[in-house]
Amino acid sequence: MRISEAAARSGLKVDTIRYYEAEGLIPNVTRGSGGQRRFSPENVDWLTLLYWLRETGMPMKVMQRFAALYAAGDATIPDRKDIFLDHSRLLAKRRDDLDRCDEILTRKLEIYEEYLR
Amino acid sequence: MRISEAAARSGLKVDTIRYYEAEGLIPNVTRGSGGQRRFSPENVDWLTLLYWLRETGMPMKVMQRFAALYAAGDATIPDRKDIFLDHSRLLAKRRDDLDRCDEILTRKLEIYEEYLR
DNA sequence: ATACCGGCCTAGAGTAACTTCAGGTCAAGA
DNA sequence: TCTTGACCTGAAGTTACTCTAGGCCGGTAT
Repeated sequence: MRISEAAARSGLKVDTIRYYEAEGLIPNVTRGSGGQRRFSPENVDWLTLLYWLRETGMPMKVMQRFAALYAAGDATIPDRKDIFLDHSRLLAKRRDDLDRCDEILTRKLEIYEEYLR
Repeated sequence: MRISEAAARSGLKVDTIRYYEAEGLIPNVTRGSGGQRRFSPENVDWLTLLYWLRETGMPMKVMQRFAALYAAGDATIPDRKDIFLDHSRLLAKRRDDLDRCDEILTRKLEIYEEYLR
């Protein structure tokens, strides 16, 4: 499929996909006769993964490292596992942050409510 | 207190505080005789709020609007309440995102585990 | 009194991660 | 064949910091 469909399916924007490819974050992207990118379902799965990793705050350098490990073959699976475990810890931290911010907002909203009565 | 202490208490960096002040995000910052910033406990509470809002993804433009509303007095409390309610919805969305990413990571990790057996 | 020096100041350059733009090419339908 | 919407590249612009350079302030040890 072409880039616009890959964008629609993965959640990433067309421009972001091109940018990510230029930065080496997407392996195995082929080109059609006229130089246009062609995306396989596997490419789209990969993009979707990148979308969620980015959405939850993984820095690009880490994604870059992850893509390089993937390209280097199955021997790098333990390293990739470590990246995911680290990110999982980050997710937990972010959940705590959200809860803490929610508390603060709730308190402020109560004060506003009090004031508006 | 001085800026380094305000930074330590709020979670923001010294540079970020100076930047935020230049952008109009921090009301009522006074200066000592030599031009150095002086922060009251109220300033620190405000900085702490900004820290958590930023940490959970509030764009600077919204913080700017919030600061302007605050400076405009109590009549803007309903507007400020709306900003908080909007942000609260954003927090809920982010929690969903985290859960979804966690699922994806868990699935990938299972596949890796399978492979490493 | 003064010399020191870590913390504070500003203006401006640098960075990360996109996003938009300008100018040109491709390809599928009328 | 002609058109027109999607695609291409390289470069400039944006957001939200972050860091650097060069200079000033202020608490304290001599």
